[in-house]
Amino acid sequence: MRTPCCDKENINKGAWSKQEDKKLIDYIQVHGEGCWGSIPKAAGLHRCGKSCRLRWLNYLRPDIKRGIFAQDEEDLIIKLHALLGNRWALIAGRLPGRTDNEVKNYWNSHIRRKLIKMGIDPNNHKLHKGFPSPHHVFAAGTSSSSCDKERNINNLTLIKSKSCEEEYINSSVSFTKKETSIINNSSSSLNLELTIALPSPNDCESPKIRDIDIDLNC
DNA sequence: AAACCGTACAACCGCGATCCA
DNA sequence: GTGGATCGCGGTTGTACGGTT
Repeated sequence: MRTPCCDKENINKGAWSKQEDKKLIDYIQVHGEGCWGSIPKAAGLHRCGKSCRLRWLNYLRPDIKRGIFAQDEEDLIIKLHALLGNRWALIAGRLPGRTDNEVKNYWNSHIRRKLIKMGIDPNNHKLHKGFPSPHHVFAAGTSSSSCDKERNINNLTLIKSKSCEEEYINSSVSFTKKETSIINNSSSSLNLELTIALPSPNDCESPKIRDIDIDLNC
């Protein structure tokens, strides 16, 4: 039996008031983040530490970027989700000013629905069988170099060195060793079948490549 | 005008990971 | 090495709000 994170008695729940927000902001501005367990008492809040942490990280932090997601942010979320799955914290880490909660909510309320409408399974990014799609689907893997395995798709280049120890690097997305390890552990062979949207009449130059076949086997 | 429905998003909950005495 | 405390994450829920019937 797990002990509760805080005393349920005398604890506020639900939406935060302006006064509560101010107390938390004032306290953190003076004392900094951390020790969430002791912050409520020290700041004079009738909240549990977890609630304070969440409120600060997802809403009150000064560097949070609020508002609608740009198209390039959405594209990046889709790409990273295809690679990392529901690892929202990792995905959010690639989007400056966005929180994991925000990314997760945006995925569930916008992107997920959008992919389903396009006939793409949002869980595995594969086109549904038999879906009457107006999209081209094609394999876009490039040839491997003699030393490294490499796939380059629309700014998303995955490189794996022989030793399997170097970082993945590309022009817009790079992965730390830890992230690389997560990718490797989640699947030794990712087959990410995405789609390319037909170019619109006024956008015939740069179709968005959406089909990826990534083989991470070393 | 009221009831209903769908969407967006803030917040909560449970659990695994990590820290530390 | 062990167990409790704390942290961080992802899934889920609750609710406000706008649109539709």
